[in-house]
Amino acid sequence: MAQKDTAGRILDAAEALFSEKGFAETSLRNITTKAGVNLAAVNYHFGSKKSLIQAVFARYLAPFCEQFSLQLDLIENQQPSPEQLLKLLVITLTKSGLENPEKFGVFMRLLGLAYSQGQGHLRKFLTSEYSEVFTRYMKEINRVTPQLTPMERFWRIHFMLGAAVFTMSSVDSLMAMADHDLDTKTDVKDVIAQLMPFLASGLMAVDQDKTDGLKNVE
Amino acid sequence: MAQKDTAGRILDAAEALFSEKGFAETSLRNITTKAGVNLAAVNYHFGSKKSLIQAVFARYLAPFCEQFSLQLDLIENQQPSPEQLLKLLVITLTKSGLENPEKFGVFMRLLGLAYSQGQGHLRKFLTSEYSEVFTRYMKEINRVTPQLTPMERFWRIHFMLGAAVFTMSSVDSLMAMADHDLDTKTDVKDVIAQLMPFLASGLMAVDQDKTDGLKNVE
DNA sequence: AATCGTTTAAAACGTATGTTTGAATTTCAT
DNA sequence: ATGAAATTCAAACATACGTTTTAAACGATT
Repeated sequence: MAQKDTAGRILDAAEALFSEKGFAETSLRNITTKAGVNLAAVNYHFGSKKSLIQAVFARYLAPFCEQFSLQLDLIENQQPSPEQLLKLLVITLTKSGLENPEKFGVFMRLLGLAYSQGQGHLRKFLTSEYSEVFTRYMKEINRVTPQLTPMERFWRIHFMLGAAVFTMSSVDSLMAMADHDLDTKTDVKDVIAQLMPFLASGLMAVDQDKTDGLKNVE
Repeated sequence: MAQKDTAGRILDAAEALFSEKGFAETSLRNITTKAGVNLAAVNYHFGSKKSLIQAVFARYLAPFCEQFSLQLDLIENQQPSPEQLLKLLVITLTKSGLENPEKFGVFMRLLGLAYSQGQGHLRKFLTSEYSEVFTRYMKEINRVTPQLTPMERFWRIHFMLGAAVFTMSSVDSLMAMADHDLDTKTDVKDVIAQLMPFLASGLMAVDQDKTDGLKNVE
């Protein structure tokens, strides 16, 4: 167990270092040293650094998408609430190799990096490989928010994504901050429990400016 | 006007390239070429690449903090609503060299990068230089959300920050996406108009699980 | 046991980076 | 106009990077 094959050890080391320092800041020498393998092994097993980055994502996303697709099948003929729809995502995440809270933080940090320092190749890779499941989930979101305009829905989805990714990217340091300032013992589950009502409320928010017109009618 | 001094031209080029490609991915040769100055000029005027990064932030943050501090003075003895408190932030941003929507996006992208690929030096620089104003704003948030526990408040602040920074970091590409998919003509002001009710609603959300206990009493 | 494809190893390659140097040039008060 | 200070410039420096190469070690098949 402690002695995985070379490729696996490289992936482990790479994902840890990437999530700590970013892609460009992590050298192949960093990775191979941490993995205890030869420098050339990366290029031998993965071809290039870019492909290694994609492989790190694929190892997370492949099982996740599989699980998520299954979960989406289950609710297709049901009437879930927004909260349930969010919970579905979280549950799937924890059911596809991310049950470990530490791994969860790592994955979210990688996701944040993919957005912020998203070199073209990563974005193309992600959208081309995993857009189908995302589209299906969006359909479900549409169903539970019929009162929203398409524009409102579009932006609120991305606000939610931002709140989740951004927070979970640095969930470790934020938890440490919270525990220090508030004298608590926070856990990733607690953060998610805080996040869900925030997201649900934001998604369902009633825009005051939009409904102001009614005042004149009354 | 087109002929600023060398240091200014470097800052202009650096901030544009940083926000496009990130810090590590932008070389001094990229910057000096774009600025039309000699390579050594960066080290002459700023000392190092790290110091240049900090200088790019300082040029935005110095006027912002000044304005923001003034605005905070004005409401100190008032009873603003959460929406007004958010609006205060936005107004200050647009009153301190960020009235240009393009610049606004650049600044938010830099802020996002500072978090995601936040090399230690940047984080230390930002928190040490500009923590005072942030603390004052937090005090105001406390005042308008007395019903929240400190833990709820802490996390919701960061959720809001995440939604704002993450979305505004890639506001250009998101707007393009929205305009393409929904056949609209979105503008940064529109996005902010969408963002504010989302954030306000999330901040004030009532946690269902928390109030469930009351059901048993009734 | 010999052979073949697969994997690891050490070293070197070419390139790009941040930084420094020292001379040339400009700036500007005297 | 002059001389000192500030700035610009081309060139080189040392270092780190991703990648390639070549040979050695390994493992399964015959």
